[in-house]
Amino acid sequence: MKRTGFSEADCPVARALDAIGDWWSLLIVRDAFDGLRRFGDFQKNLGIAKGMLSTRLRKLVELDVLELVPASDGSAYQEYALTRRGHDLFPVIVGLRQWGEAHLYARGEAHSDLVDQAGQPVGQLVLPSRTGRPLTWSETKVRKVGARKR
Amino acid sequence: MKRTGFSEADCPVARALDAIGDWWSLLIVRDAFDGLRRFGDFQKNLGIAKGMLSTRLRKLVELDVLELVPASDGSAYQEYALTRRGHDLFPVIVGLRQWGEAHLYARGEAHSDLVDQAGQPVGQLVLPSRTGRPLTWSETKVRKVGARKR
DNA sequence: TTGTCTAGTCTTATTTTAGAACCAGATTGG
DNA sequence: CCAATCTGGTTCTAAAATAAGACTAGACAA
Repeated sequence: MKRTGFSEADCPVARALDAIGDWWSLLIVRDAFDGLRRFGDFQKNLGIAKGMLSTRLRKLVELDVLELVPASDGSAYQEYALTRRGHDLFPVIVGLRQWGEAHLYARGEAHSDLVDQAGQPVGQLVLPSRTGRPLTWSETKVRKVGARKR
Repeated sequence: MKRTGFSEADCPVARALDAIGDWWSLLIVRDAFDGLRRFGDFQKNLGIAKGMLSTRLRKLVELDVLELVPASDGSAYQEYALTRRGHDLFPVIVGLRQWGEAHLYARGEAHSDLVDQAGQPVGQLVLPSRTGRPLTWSETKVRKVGARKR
C-alpha cells in the first residue's frame, strides 16, 4: 500500500506531480521565489514540522530544484537556493496563484498580489501557438506517443 | 495531527494548493482535459483506489471544479464534466507539463506532447506585463497586502 | 429474470504526517 | 573563555491519509 508513484509515466504532468506534487514542495518553492533561503525561515513561515521540512528539502535538493550554498551572511551555515530547474517552476507557481486569486477569494478579500517592478499588476499566463497566437484549451490536444511497455 | 490546511491563507498559491494540491486532484483534472468523464474511466486510467477517487471527485465537485451532468450516452448514469473553474486550471496543467517535459525525461525518452489543432507543438507559457512584454521571475515581485489577523 | 456492469461504500493494513522532545555544532553575550 | 542560546537538524509517537480488496444497490443486456 505504498503511495502510488508516477516517476515512470509517459505523461509529463504525472511525472511532474510525482516529483513536486505533494502538499509542501510547491509551497517551499514559492517561499524560495519570495527570497527565503534558510531552514529556519521556511520552517517559521510555513509552520511546517521540522521533520517534514527536512525530508522535503532533501528531496528538492536531490531533484535539483534547490541546491545547498554557503550562507550569504558569511556564517558557517548553509542556505537553500533555487537552481535553474527550480526557477523554471515559476509559471507553475504563477498559474496556481492566478487560479487561486480568481476563484478562491471572496470579493474584496485580502490577498497577496504579483506585480512587475513598476508595481503594475501582471497579465494572465498565455499559451502561444508556434506562430504566437494565444491558444485556449479547446485549440490543443495531447499527442500520444508510443507507450513504452515495461 | 490533522493535516495542515491553508484555506484561509492570504497567499493565493497556498489557497490553490489547499484546494487541489493533493496527489490526485490535478491528475483527475488532467484526465478530464483529456476527455474522461466517467467514474470507471478515471479509475481505470489512473489506477487509483475507488475510495480515493470517490473522495476526490466529491471534493472537486464541492469546489466547483467538476460538476455532475447526465451521461452523454443517454444512460441513467452521470458524468463528471469540467466547469468554468475547472477549465481555468488549464495553465496550471500546462505549466506542470512543460516543466516535466523539460526536466524529467532523458534525452529521447518517450512522452506525450501538447500540440495545436494542426499538430504543431505549442510554445512555452508566457507571463505578460500589462503592456504585453513577457516577464521573467526577476522582473516581478509579490506585493504583500494587509494580513488580516484572526 | 439471470447475469453483468457501473458506481460507488466499507474495512483493514500500511504509510505518511504533525507535533513535540531531543541533540550537536555554531554563534553570541558577558 | 565560558555559558547560554540559536540553527539545523533527527527521532519518537499518535493521528490521519492512502491502497487495496470485499461488498452492494441499482442500471443494463441477453
